[in-house]
Amino acid sequence: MRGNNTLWVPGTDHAGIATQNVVEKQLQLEGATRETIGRARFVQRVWEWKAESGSTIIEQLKRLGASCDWTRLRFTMDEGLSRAVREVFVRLYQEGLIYRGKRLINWCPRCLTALSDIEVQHEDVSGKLYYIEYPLANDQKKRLTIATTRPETMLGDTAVAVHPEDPRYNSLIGHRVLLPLTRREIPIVGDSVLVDREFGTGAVKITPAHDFNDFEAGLRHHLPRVALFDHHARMDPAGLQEAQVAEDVRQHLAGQTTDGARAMVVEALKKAGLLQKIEDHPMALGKCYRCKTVVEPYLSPQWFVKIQPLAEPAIKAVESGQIRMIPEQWTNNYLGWMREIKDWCISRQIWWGHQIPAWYCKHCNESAIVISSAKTYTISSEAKPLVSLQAPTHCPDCGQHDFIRDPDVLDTWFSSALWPFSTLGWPDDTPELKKYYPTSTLVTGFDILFFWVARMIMMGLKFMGQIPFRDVYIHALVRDAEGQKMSKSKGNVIDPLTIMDKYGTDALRFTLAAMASPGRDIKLSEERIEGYRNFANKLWNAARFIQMNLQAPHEGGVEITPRDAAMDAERSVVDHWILSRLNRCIGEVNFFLEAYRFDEAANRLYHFIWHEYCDWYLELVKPALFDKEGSGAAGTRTMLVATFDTLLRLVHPFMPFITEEIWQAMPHAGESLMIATYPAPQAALHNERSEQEVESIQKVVSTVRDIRGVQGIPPSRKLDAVIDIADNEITKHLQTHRLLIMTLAGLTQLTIGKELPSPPLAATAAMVFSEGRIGQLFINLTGIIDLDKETARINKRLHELTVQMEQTQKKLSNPEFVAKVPPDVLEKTRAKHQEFLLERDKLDAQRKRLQPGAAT
RNA sequence: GGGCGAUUAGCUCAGGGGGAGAGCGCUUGCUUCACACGCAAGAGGUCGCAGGUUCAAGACCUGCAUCGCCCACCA
Repeated sequence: MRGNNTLWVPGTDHAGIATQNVVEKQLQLEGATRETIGRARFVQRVWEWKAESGSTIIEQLKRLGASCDWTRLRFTMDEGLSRAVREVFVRLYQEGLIYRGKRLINWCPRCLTALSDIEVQHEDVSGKLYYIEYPLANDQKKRLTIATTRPETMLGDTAVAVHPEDPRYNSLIGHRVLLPLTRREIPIVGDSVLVDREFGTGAVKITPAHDFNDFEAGLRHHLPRVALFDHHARMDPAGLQEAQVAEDVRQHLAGQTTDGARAMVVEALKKAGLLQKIEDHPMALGKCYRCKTVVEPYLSPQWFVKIQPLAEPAIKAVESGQIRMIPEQWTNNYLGWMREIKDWCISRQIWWGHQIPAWYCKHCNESAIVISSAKTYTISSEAKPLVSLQAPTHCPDCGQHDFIRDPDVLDTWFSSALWPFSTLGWPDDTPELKKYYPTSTLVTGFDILFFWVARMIMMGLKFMGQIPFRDVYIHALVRDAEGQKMSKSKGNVIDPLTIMDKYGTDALRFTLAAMASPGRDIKLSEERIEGYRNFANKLWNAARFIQMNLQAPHEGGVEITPRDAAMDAERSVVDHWILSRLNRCIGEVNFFLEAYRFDEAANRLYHFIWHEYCDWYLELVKPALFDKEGSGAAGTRTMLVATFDTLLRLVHPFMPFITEEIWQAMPHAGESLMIATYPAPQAALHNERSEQEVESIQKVVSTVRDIRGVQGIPPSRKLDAVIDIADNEITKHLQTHRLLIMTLAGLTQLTIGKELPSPPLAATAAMVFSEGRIGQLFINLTGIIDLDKETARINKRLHELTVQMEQTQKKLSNPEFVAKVPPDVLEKTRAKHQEFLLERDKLDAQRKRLQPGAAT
């Protein structure tokens, strides 16, 4: 599990994500700032983690070719991945696709870092909407009322916007208003993008330094940006001065938090008679995912990737079908997001990650570098960076040697984006790169479709010149049994380790596969897992049964080959039947796996193994197996081992542990099931005739069991039966397998023939064999029969038949149906109707015989 | 506000034009020699509502209701 609820498939992770997640998770950096986290604590947590998981972060990183310098609280991966990251950064910078600029970003004033979209969690709150009156500059009695949820930012307004087609206001465009509490006049502009005429008063303040939309609007109208808050989100005296805030207000505001400032501004506006009203206004507030502090849009120098030139080829790759999203519905999400993509802020002010390969000459940038303490410094947007793979030796401008490195690190998704090729040795032209790029399938969760998948596509196309993968399989999200999103704060996370302890890893894995219907989330319920635990047990017991019936520990072959004449003669009907059925199952499972329908594949396997292989095959095989004198035992044992071996291979991807365990204990060829060939269907194994033949056996056995069940006859009570059927072929089948049927159905006597028994025996049933052939079964229940129960059973079936016949009759008597329906459907409907008729007649006749006095 | 999905048996869910399905749960009967984490039989559903297309709709179309998710935003 990763994040809140995404199932993380092992093997798709990479160093960048592992680093961030492991470190963040283990350190529980709840609100900790760079300054407060000590090395001791860090190292301690690393070792705690080792105790839990058996390997350390260091070991993991070393495996990935990294080296760590713990003393600096910042690790760099000098080989491998880090080299690729620097290479990409430098190339993009040289092409002008990476730039450093002062722009508005989401900022956590507690962690003191830029946050990506995924790191901002929105929370519904009950906010207020404040209506503030701005006096017109040329006539202060006239006022323009705006509505805002953040009155404290009004001091940084640099314009007011109205809709250019709004007759209420558009004559005011070009006029100016006095910004209350300040000595500034600001213009009224017309902006159809920003302004929603229906909202509030239809007039809106523009604060480019504290709101994303306003920032954009500010660019459109060339407005100045007045920043009021510092990086702690406190009122900055310099900002207040720049905003020309009235002296008395300014003194109180300096150093205030946003909340404190809000109260003061509202109070001051009230006093000035400029606060019209306050309304309740539910809204969503962005919070830092780590420390839950309210996120502040903050104007600061950051690094950005100019994304448009990278996005266009990535859009085409998906539009043209070069890259396929599965399920397809995600394609639109991807395209929609990509078409409206915004420049990507890649700098972070945290202390782990890949440090940005940029340096500043201290001499040339003296005024731009602000040293605030021994360890922290900020570099303003005016500074001129030197971007290169290695630290520069001298400044190209002044020739001096004193540099300071950009303290920022890269967004973890920056290195993640390079994963498809950086892990294979890029920028070197390695054999691995040649062999594994592009790869076939990426398995991932939709919540990182944009953060990761889209960026891998962009970077792959940019630096490798071709797509990184062909298929993107987007798996389901796991929810709890109530359908709630799993979340650490809610405490409803189902810990996979607990589940695995209780039910087994295979059971959990199989459950997830079986429930992974495309486009739907998974509500994980323990009952379902328990069901598949039972399935694992079933598999185990089937193996036990086979093993204990082998004569030598390694008896039996494992290869199923298409029949040749010699083999054909040796194989029994049951052999041919199970091979045919198994082959069918293999075909279906393969088909569904190729279509990414893991749920269907898992369900087919479950049903086949439990309800055909175990319920029927293992039972059908017993008479031959236990008949030590008979000739069929050895062949049957061979078939058991061969078919079960194939089944284990089929199930192995769904239940790797138990299948490997069983496989090793059975006669087998090869080292491990993991590397054994996966079964493929073989057309020659298909055997329609034997499938029909065994179906006849099953039909008779089921019918006897049916009567037993309804009459409540225990299995220990043996019965006599007579089958009446006017079909030579089926009669022949049944004759051949007479003993088998008797065993399975618990009969002492079975007569097969066309002759009705005389006197008629009490319990009967009609049996419909394949292709509409019908027979009748009589069971001697003298002294056992409950006439009422038997009549009720027949009546129930008669009722079902009547309902079904009404339906077919209605269709067949509809001229339009007969005229328009496809011939095969018409034929099928007619045949079905005939079947119903026959069965009804047989049952009807029998019901009459059951009437008191009818039987002799 | 835009988009997506869901609504089918008591529960969890498959099924996407031609006789309503699975697992779990429930009822009944089984100390059947692989398995009671089992075997056999069974009960249980006008497939959210209303229209439409069709010879035929649980399935396709339109609208509505309820629930959920994603994106944007709520000045």
